[in-house]
Parts: sequence; C-alpha cells; structure tokens
Amino acid sequence: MGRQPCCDKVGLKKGPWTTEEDNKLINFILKNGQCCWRAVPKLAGLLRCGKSCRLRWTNYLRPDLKRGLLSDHEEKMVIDLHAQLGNRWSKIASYLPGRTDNEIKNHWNTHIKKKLKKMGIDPVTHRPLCSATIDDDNKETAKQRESSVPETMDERCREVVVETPLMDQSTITDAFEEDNKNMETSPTPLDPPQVNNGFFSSPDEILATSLSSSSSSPSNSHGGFVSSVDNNNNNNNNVGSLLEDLDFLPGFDWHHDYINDVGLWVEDDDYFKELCFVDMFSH
DNA sequence: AATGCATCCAACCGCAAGCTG
DNA sequence: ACAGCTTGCGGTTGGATGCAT
Repeated sequence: MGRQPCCDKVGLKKGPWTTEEDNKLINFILKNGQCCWRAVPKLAGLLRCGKSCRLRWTNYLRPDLKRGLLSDHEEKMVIDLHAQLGNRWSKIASYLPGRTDNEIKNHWNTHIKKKLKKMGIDPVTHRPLCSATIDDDNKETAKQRESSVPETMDERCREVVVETPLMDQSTITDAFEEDNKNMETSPTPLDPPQVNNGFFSSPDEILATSLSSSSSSPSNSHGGFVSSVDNNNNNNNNVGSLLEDLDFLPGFDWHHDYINDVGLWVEDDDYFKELCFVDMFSH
C-alpha cells in the first residue's frame, strides 16, 4: 500500500498566499493556537493543505519573526554554526531567535556561500579552497564529508587531529567586516555585557584556564580563556563580540562555540583542540 | 522601451523521524 | 513489531524583481 499524500491535492490552491488567506490563518492560529496542521485549513476556511499552512506560518506569519537581512553578527553566527553542524538549518535557526531555517538556508545559498568562495574558503568544509574549487565532480565527495559531520565535540576533536585546520575565524571576521562596509549596517541587536577590568561582573560568568597549561598563562601555545554565560542571558553572543573588539589577547583569536555556549581565545589552529578541552570540562 | 540575464526568496516536494494504536 | 498518520527537515523550483545591454 502506497503512502498517502500529505493532503488531498484536488481543488487545493498552490502558489503565493494572498493577504486574505494570511489573515484567515493568523486569526485562526491566534484564536486556537498551533495544533493539528492537517485540520487547520478546513477549520480556518482555507483551500490549502496543512503543510502549506504550517510553512506559511512558521516562515512568514509568526509574530516573533525578525524581518530583513541578517546582521553581521548573525551572519558570523551562521558561519560558525554551519562549520560545526553542517546543513542542519533548523538546528542553526534554533540558535538565532526570530530567524527561520528557510531564511537562513536562503541567506546561506545566496549571500554567505558566495562571500566565502570570494574569500577563498570552501563553504562546505570551511577550509581554504585548493586550486581546484568544488565542481560538480567533487560535489559528491563534499556531500559525503558533510554527512559525516561528527555529533559530539569529542568526535570533532579526534577528526581535527588528522585533518587540515579550519580557516582562521578572525580572517573570516575581518573579511566580512570589509565586505559589509558597502552593505547597509544594522545596529547590534543586543546590549554589550558589563565588563570590569577585563573580567565579567556577572556571577554566571566564569573564566577558566587551559587544561594543557598547568600554568594559567594564555601565552602557552594551547592556552586559552573560556567564558561561559547563563543560557537565559542573551548577552552571551555579545560577550564574544565585545572581546573580539577589545583586542583582549594580542596574538589570539576569539571563537564562539554556540552549541556549547562558550567563547574562547585560541591561537591559530588550536580552535577545535580548545573546544575539545571545553567539552571535557563540561562533562 | 524591449529584451535577456542574474539574483533573490517564498513556496513546494519528497523523505524521514516520531508518535500512536 | 508493525502500519498508518502527522510533523519537520533539507533540497529544489519558479515567479518576481533588478540590472545591463
């Protein structure tokens, strides 16, 4: 027995939504909440399938959605997250409040991908492009590598030991800032965190030193500062931005691991080694 | 003004995961 | 364990728009 289609296609409308349809859907969901998308079109008086209604609501009508282009900061987050998660757009979107997976996916395909290529970075692997760029013949290989993105930090760490290091994130940041000079600038979405003498004032914040350095000096080749911020505090992303701006540790680069919600100063290729260290500490 | 091309993004499609009986 | 159903995800498409010629 074959699979039933998601909806009875006969007599159902497809294509762009009209204002009238939007209003019907908004009114219905605001009144009844989100439940049983299959039943929504019938109850809301729409000639659409439930899937189409769900998509319209989640990608366009939801009141908590941000509109407009992604900010520089959001773009950087997307790049960092993509480096760690691959094409898991919904997962990436979950770290960007008010943004949808579709929006991020579109932005990636139309803007970021192009920028990275222009900067000589492979948008699939986030590593410097070789002389041969990824053409159609190599797409399959790239796909396979992407599908094998390790789940845990430990796995990622193990992999990195034998692989080419990732592109220096500060290079990406600089290039993006340069590139974005010509674009419309948007204000930083969040207020910067309070910092006293280079240390965070909130009790939720910690500063830790590297495992590899029995001394706490960040000048150790594997040394780094780690900052963790309360999940409920939206300032976490700004901590990274702020420290980036501060030129806090000359010779070190600021990285943010959005998945584990930690930021850290690292030296060149030590990015994932440091992430691994953070992961070890958190378990 | 007309045409062709490139770009963008909302919406669609097919598949897989998750849930329930 | 299995089948059927719903929901969610990621890849892809095609219409709208902008720009160059």
